[in-house]
Amino acid sequence: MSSFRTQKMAKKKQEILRSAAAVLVEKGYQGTTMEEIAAKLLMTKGSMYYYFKNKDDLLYQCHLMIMEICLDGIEKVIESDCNPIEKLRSAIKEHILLAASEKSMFMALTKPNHNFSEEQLKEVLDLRKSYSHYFDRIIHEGINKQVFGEVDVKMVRLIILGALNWIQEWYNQNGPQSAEEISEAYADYLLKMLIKADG
Amino acid sequence: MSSFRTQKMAKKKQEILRSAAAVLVEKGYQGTTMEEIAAKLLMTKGSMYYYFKNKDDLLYQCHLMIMEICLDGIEKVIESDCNPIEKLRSAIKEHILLAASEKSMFMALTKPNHNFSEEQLKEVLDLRKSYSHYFDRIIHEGINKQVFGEVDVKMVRLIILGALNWIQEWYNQNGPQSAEEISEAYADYLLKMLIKADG
DNA sequence: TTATTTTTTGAACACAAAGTCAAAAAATCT
DNA sequence: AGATTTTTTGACTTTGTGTTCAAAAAATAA
Repeated sequence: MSSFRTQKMAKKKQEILRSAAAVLVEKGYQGTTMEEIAAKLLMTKGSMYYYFKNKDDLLYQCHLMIMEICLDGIEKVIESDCNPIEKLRSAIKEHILLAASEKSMFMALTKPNHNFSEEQLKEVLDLRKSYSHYFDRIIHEGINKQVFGEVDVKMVRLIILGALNWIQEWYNQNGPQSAEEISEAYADYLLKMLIKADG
Repeated sequence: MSSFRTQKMAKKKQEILRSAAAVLVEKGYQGTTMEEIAAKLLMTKGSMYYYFKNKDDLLYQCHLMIMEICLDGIEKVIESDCNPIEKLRSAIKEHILLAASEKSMFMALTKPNHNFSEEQLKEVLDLRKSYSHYFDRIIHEGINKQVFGEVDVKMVRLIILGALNWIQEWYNQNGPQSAEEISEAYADYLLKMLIKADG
């Protein structure tokens, strides 16, 4: 068992990532200092380097963590045996709810950082691509089953994910609408772009 | 006449702003150095401070410039005497085309910077609010004239602007689709959310 | 308890980038 | 041309922050 020690370390890493992501989202990569991240966890800057090689590494791991959570969510949706309408509705709601509850660490880490190595960048971009593909799959399924019109899948997906991702720019926990309400409305309206308009 | 001198200075300021915005969009506020901005214009860092008080001021002026361009665009649309469908279509297309051609300086300056003073922040936010309101006006008009369904104006506007603003995240001059094509498609699909579905 | 390993600390270093400024250069005016 | 004003320069200062590291503290094992 490689474990008690290792597990404890992993847990601490997670803790750091969560907290770091919150600050990173808020202030951006360059605007966030290692000291700030450390302070929030009542640590000192120095000890961050015990867990992460450097600041870039920290950001990279944040991306991985976030994408993992997103992918888990949509995979569950894909595997369900709802019809495409319900699937897309669920995917949209899931995405919004995640973005709200974990606003801390959501995609707001928009453009992957320039300092990433080739492989790191590729990894993050690949994860995002996977996520997009799941949406495409749902849309395709809907077209094949003739519940959606013959839309341009890529365009529609870009519109949907764009609308969803932009929520982080304005969503506020204490705002007038709950994430639940927002997600309902978004799903309703966005689906209108797709659903075949016949009687 | 306050003029020849002043005018020349103003022109230079514009030149700097345009160039600066390009770099700022590319690398983000914290990621861009004054030296970099200066170098691109074959100037030196020092002389930047002859035109702008400091880096924050530069960013602030960029925001003002961008919003002015956007507002000019949509005001023209509003004043035209097209029907709401055409107006909304135009507004969407205008926004996308602007974002593409002036990708350099578009909204990508997402969240106004933290270092802004109260007044500066308020100013930028107010300009954005004006821009949003114009969209709301078009949507309202469409509802009143019964060409649009009875949608939640704010939600729909958030969806539309979100989808539009997100384009900067992936749009590429050399990509497969031209800005023109993208804007047509976006307008078509987004309008489907609104147009009354009856025969 | 003592020895060993893991984790934290805080000071020190390095370096990049914002901002300053006096003097030089360029432009404009008389 | 010479005088005056505007603009540019580049070296300098200052500050902030990523990173390192040896030593201290804490945790674990014997």
